Amino acid sequence: MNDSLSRKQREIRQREGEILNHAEKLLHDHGFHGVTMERLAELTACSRGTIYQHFTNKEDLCAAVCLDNSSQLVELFQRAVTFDGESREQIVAIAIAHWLFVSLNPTRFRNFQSIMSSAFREKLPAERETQLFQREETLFKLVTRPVQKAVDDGKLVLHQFHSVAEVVMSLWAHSFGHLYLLTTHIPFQDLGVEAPKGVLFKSSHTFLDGLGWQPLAADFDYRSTFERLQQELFAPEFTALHPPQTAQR
Amino acid sequence: MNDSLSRKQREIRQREGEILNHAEKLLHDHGFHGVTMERLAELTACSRGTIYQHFTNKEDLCAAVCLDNSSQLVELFQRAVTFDGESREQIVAIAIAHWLFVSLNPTRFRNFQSIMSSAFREKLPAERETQLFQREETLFKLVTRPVQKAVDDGKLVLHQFHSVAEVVMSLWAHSFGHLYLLTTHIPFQDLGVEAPKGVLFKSSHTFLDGLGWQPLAADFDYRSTFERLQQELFAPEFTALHPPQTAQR
DNA sequence: ACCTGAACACCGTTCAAGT
DNA sequence: ACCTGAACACCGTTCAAGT
Repeated sequence: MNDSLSRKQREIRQREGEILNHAEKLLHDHGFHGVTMERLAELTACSRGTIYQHFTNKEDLCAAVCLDNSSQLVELFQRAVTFDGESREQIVAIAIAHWLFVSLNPTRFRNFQSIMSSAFREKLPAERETQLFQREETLFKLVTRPVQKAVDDGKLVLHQFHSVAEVVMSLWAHSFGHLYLLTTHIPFQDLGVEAPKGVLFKSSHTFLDGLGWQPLAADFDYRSTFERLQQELFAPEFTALHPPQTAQR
Repeated sequence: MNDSLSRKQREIRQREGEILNHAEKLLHDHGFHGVTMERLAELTACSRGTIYQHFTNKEDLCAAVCLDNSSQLVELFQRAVTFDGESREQIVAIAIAHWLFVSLNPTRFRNFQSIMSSAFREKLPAERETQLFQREETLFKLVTRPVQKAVDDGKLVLHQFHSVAEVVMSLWAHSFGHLYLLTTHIPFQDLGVEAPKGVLFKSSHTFLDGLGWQPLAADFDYRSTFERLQQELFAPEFTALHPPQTAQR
């Protein structure tokens, strides 16, 4: 009896997972507009009504998908802060983690912005809203760590900024702005920017130098930091991004 | 005969303006979802079919509205570059112009992002796409001016950056990132940022210091630059943002 | 207790019929 | 030559009927 009940519950859980998987695929391939209850019901082999037993509406469903997707970003950030080196190198690692995530998942990054619009968030149930906030908080706290470490170690002195949180917000805004513009279809090449992708890193170090975060770009070999990240910490992701030529002889 | 023809044409032009005005109001008050052909036809006192003689689809119409809205931003940027002072002060003026625009029109700013999504832009006719690009280019070129001036005057030396365009892209990304995060509903206060609005300016000067753009923040009274902008160049906008108390005695 | 899918409401777009 | 609005296609959401 109890067994049968929990079996039922397991079935329901599993179906929720299937709905999410199929919805993720639809959202990724065809965008929000392409996520149709009819298609989804067909793919999941259930009725449209059943989907509403798992999610209060289409927005809730898509937010759940985006939340799932963002766990990869959390994992990348977690890995970044384990980097064995200067606090400033760890911040660079986070910036590269962010950049890698967006480069590997440009569509997912854009979809995440859709659910951040107020039209979207207004329709979300309170519970999902809370989950989104917690995800933002998790990411924010992960970036906080190297900044706090730098302040504790005297590598970073807060002159104009009042708190560590303000610095984190600035770093976030800076990276996000670049990644947003890059995933936009604005033709920066036509505007005279030869290598738009490369600007983020130069820009990051410019900002970190402006903060006076030691060691400054001129006093340290951050190029080798990048290479270590590429070959060690984020090797799988870099490989996925630039698959090596096969069968070279 | 000719008169009657041109009268008809004038009527058509005027109707296009009315459609745009009503669409702007609907878009602003209720978002993309709230712009309904039925409501719009009713407000404009024409049929739904007629709207399609002016705009190829709903996306085209909304893009036209956003394009209209963005001309205020162009005007603010134009005013900013007339600021009589250091090139770095002009850049600060542009940043404040951008901030003013978003503060005065948060909803319009968000709507503009909707039309930047690829799902949206795919549906735009080539002609509108071109107009959008030209608008982006206009803004980009306006920011270029003070940067070029600084390079010519020796106030800014491009070390890591290869071109003026790269600097402009960085500045844009930086401001945009901050303004985006501010118009999001992320509760930065809860994350420990006491005054989220104030971070953009500190962050801007940090970046400009990192660039080595003379005069550095420590060597110049940029607070009085801000006050001059507030009381002179952008007085009307600042007043609109913070209406003075009426009838104080 | 859970699932189904017909039914409803709503909306973007088209086009035959009208002027 | 221009305008109209009925008609169509499509989709999110609900709920009475079924198991």
